[in-house]
Amino acid sequence: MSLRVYNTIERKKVPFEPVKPGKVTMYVCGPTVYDSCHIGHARSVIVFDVILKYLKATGLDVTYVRNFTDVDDKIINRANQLGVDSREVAEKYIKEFYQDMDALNIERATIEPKATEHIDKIIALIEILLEKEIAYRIDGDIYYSVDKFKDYGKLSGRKLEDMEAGARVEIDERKNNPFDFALWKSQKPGEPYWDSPWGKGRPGWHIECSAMSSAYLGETFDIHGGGKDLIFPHHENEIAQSEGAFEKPFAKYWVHNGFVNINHEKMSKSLGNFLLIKDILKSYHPDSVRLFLLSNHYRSPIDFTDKAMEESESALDKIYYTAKRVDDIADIIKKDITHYQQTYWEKFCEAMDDDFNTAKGIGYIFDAVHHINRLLDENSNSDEIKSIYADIRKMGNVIGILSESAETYFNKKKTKFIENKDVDPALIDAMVKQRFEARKAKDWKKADQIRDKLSGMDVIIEDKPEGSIWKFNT
RNA sequence: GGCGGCAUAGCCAAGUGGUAAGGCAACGGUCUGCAAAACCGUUAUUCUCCAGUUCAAAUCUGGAUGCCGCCUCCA
Repeated sequence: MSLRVYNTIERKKVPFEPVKPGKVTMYVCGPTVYDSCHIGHARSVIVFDVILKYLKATGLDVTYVRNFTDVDDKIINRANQLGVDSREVAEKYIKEFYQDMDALNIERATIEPKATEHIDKIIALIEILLEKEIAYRIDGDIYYSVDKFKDYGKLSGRKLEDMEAGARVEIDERKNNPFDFALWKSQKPGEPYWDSPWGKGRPGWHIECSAMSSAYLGETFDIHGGGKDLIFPHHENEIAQSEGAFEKPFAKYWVHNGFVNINHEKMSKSLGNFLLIKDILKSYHPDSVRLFLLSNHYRSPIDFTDKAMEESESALDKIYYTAKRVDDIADIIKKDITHYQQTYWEKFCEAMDDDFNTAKGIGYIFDAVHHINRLLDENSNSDEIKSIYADIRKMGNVIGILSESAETYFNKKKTKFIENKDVDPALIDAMVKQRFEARKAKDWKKADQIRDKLSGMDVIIEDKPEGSIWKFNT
């Protein structure tokens, strides 16, 4: 088993060999906390959550750092709009981030540092860059001089000359090069500030990640991740800062996830089509959000539509149904596995080893589900069922589905439907019971009448030897 | 202007040289009083088009067409 990862900086899949065998250090750019999280944030966080879970499942010891950018123009603007302190804004949205991400079954990172709590580290790093004359000072501002870093552009594959032709950059006459970026910004009235050797001010956007990654993971670490949009300028600038200061390779593997479109359109502020996680979770189960987002390769774009989400819900039902079938057979649940085969798990790992091919991996979950259903239908060897079921749970854990018991899952679904449609479950139960009696008396006409009535209420009946169960047609 | 990506069934989608995973939907069959669920089977002789390399191409090369992203804050 050997993991291969697409490395943005090499533009190809390469064998994954961590700096220290058996240990993985991973830094992922977290949110700027000035607004609620949308489905795009969810994709990024889920993708790296699955990478984390998979690496851990294969026995690697992962140190995972995901930061919060809690000081930034956007936060300050928001605070000014609302007439509150920028710290309040940051705190509010950090809290929301956790609510959304906990709901999505996202594991906490090992370390979740905030920029404002690492100002000393940031200042120390800027001082190194000043000392090396890679950075320069204009009054209270410090800029990074991109001309001093010969590899500038190596991640995003662009050359400074080419970009100048594009000329979509605001010209600041004070800068040596239009692409020079701020490491430290002097305080403007009403802005939060920290004391520094250059006066009161605050850090630029990129410097915090260089400072915090080196503080927690060292000057060289394994995986650096984030959304594709961060490749330029954010990650390019991080490389310039860290490699400029430490003269050591920065991140070994650059992993970037693709975007989420909404109904074939780019999600953007101007279109006003941002879908918030908390709103999506009102309509869809967190597991189906994960299943949906992971059913495409993480580097490809994915199109969020209600139709696609409904299909994911159906697909998820299928998995939970099978889980329920197994859970309902006490003989199987109690029994120990005598021959654990891990066939599906091994296939799943093969898929995941190929640049985290979750879509392919999910295919094996369905293969396993299918296999179990067949065995259950045939009433055959419970040991094999249990073995495959163990694989399903293992694969599900990595994907982050089957987060609750099948019973809870279906009960929750019912509850949600009852709330939305305002129906009386006691009435349904009574009707189902009535119908069951009618069937016992072989009064098929009455039984069918009741079923038709229930069907009109979007209730579907499943007759089992021990009684009838019902569910909503969602 | 510069850089990059994508095009696979009705829809979503995996597949980067060896003869098209999986999901959703649909249609037959088994089961069932009838259903539902599950199972069995069917649904792309073919992967946008053209040319080339090869014993062999959805996969590699060249070209055409179409769609999209980044270069400005964005996951």
